[in-house]
Amino acid sequence: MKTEEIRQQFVQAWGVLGTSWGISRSMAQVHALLLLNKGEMSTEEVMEELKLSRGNVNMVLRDLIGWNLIYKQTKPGDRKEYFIAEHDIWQIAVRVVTERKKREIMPAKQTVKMLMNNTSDAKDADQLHVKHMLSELNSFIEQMDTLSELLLKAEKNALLKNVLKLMS
Amino acid sequence: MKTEEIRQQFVQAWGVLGTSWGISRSMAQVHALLLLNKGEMSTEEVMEELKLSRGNVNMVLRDLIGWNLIYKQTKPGDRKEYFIAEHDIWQIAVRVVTERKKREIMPAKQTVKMLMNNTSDAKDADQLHVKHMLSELNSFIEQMDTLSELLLKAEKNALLKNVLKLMS
DNA sequence: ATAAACTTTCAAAAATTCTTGGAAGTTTAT
DNA sequence: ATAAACTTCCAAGAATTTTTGAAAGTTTAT
Repeated sequence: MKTEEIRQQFVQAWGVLGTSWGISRSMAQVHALLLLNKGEMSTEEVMEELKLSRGNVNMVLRDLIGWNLIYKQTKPGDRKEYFIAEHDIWQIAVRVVTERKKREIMPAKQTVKMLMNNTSDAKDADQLHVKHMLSELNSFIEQMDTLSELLLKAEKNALLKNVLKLMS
Repeated sequence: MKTEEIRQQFVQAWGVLGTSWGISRSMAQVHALLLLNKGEMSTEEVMEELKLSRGNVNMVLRDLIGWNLIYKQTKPGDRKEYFIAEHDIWQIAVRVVTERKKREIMPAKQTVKMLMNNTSDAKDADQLHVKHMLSELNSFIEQMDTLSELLLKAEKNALLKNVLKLMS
């Protein structure tokens, strides 16, 4: 199989996976392309390789920078900006988790907490059930939050070791 | 705050969260509604409560059954079908993880494995880098797979206990 | 066999999300 | 100050996903 084919299939697969995780297809594709590229690429090169418009690539690159998944680079004597991916998969995971937590988990957590406060005076069976579900949900979110903190703080190898220990 | 308001806000919040996790808004809303309902509901009641069409609600209820998040129930002497949610948050999480793993992780895993096989004869620097990234990704997926197995097998309390122990 | 009660299907419409490309904005060099 | 080289913005268009609702399909009772 040629490198080019591999690259295409990988970009494609990453794109599919991305869309089911709330990441736009082109963001995932650009990310995949940069991941498989050891060095840096310019906006133009990305446009060319994936046949996307300048505006789109620009937007997507900014997003990826916002997620800390790629870095800007400059070359001396060249005014153009170049981009290079974070290649450490563990770091990638940490950043994705951090970002999603910030964007989705925290707001949900807040909403649940707020609703709980407004249910403290529950009386009838229905209200009690709602209260119960909110409290269950809240403690579940806390647990997941704790777990994600653990993941974020754990060293790459320490985590694996601990997981394996737990499974014994 | 009235129960009705709480319900609405919760349904709304759950809907938003759902869409960013690849679950359709109405699926998430119907799920939220059933979660807050201690008892069972008919298609009609769901339609009424959320102002959704019969077809949509029917489809969504079947999906939720497919995810094992709700159960069908029948009442003696009544031909209609009723639906009741799984109310144990831990079980809900287990089922969501199981389902997403089946639908998304496994195919990705397979693709990466396949691409790895086709890169075994890498020669130049580019090819070697692609090979390296695929292998890193593969081992990361394995680790996450292991972790998800752990989550799925762990008892509710045992998990929390272990997590806390790890964090000390 | 027929009707009534309920469920499922599916093609069209609506809503949402993503992409484009030209125009406006910046920065740097001269 | 001007031009050249890039980057960013954004409104319109394209693509995708979700929802609708009427029609077809099932099941049960009589």
